[in-house]
Amino acid sequence: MSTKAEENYLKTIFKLSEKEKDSVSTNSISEELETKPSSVSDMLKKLSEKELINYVKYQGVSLTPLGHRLAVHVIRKHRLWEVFLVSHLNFKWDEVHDIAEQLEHIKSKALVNRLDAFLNFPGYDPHGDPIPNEKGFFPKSTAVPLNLLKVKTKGKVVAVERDEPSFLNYLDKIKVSIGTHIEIVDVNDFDHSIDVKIDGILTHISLEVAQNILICIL
Amino acid sequence: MSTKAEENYLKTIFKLSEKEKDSVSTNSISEELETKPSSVSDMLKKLSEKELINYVKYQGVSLTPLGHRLAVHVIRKHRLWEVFLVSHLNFKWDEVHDIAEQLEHIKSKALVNRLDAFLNFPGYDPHGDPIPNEKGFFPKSTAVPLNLLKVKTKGKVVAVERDEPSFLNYLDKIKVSIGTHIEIVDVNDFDHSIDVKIDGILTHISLEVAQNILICIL
DNA sequence: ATATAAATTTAGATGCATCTAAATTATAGT
DNA sequence: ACTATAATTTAGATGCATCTAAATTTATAT
Repeated sequence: MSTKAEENYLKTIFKLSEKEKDSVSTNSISEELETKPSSVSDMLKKLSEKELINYVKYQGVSLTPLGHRLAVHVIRKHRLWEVFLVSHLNFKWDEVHDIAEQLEHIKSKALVNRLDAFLNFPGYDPHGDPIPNEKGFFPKSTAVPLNLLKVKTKGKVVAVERDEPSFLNYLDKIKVSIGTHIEIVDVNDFDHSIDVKIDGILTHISLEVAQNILICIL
Repeated sequence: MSTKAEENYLKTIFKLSEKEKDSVSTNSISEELETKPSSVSDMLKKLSEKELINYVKYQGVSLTPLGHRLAVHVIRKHRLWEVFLVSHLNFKWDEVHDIAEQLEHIKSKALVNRLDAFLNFPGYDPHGDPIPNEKGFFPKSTAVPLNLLKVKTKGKVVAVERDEPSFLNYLDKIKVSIGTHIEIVDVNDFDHSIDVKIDGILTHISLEVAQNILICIL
């Protein structure tokens, strides 16, 4: 059984693996977790003994298949809870991270999967990050920014790429949320603004806004 | 800020305070938490320093107003999460206890209160236990243990006092759940077992079971 | 009232996750 | 290739929550 600290390390190593090609350094982990490098060394030794990471002293680390599975599962939980908080408890983007950091460590396979079903198997969290399914597979990102779509295209909002309350409040105002159906009605060549139908209502939005709304084409 | 262990101790002291009149003993806490009495002593010293309990060596403990508030708040979270698990994620009433034991330690005032609102401010959890409101007040109920009722009395199950799956599964088997109508048909003076009509069906139950079913007389 | 048993506390240890300070290894510049 | 610097690890300490074993206090029974 994994502890909270172990899970946070694995999650961090997973995240840094995307940027740091081959292996992740002790220092970058310590920065990300706001902890001392010496503490990281201690933990890496422990994770290595548990066969969750490949660790050669002074050479950095990478996740083993087992560690990868665990990291992805924690990320899955984090993102599912964020969806729940935003879509059912009316939290805003900037309020959910810290709470999800706690909820992601709750241990219950049944809970995660029922939550997933309750939320209708969402593909993305409120910040636009993809949510892996029970098997650990991420949805392949067929999502496209709204501004790239052609006239008459219909799609569904799957994520938004900005977190500022000002942006999210504006989306609320024009009735855009995760799952909202949108159809491109017209594109203005001059300023690249767009006329869209949002749940049937004609609305005019700027390029800046359109760029930050991710759409899954239907 | 309180730790998980501290919260569990406070919750336990709160629970035992209902049975043990004035003060709660070290041994009873250690039994309830399945930990050693010496560990309890350590923790009591700590809780006392934090002014969460009144503690005089060798004399047992009681909650201070501050400790009481904290205990009630943890209980509130536990029971609200149980409602969520049963009413929205389709868990059965015997499956939710362990998960709620984890969820009750999530720290976020906003989360609890929004969950409460989302659930429509429920007064009772799936086992019929009262849920305190944000101020810490419990809904008052006039429930009586089934074993104290006289022959021919009719009532409705409003709560059960145990949450082990073995007990709850047995209740499922004899078709007892919250809201079930029960009539006392006969009381056996020898072993204090009872013949009851449960939704019209004659059933025989032990004293032990009857003691843990709370009835509102009709 | 006093011995014995029961309950409780203290002393000292362990594992976890962290820290600081010191030692070691890798790297980069000349 | 050599040295200064940066990155990393080790050694030793702390706080938390627990344990076992031993000491102490309270309760009980004759």
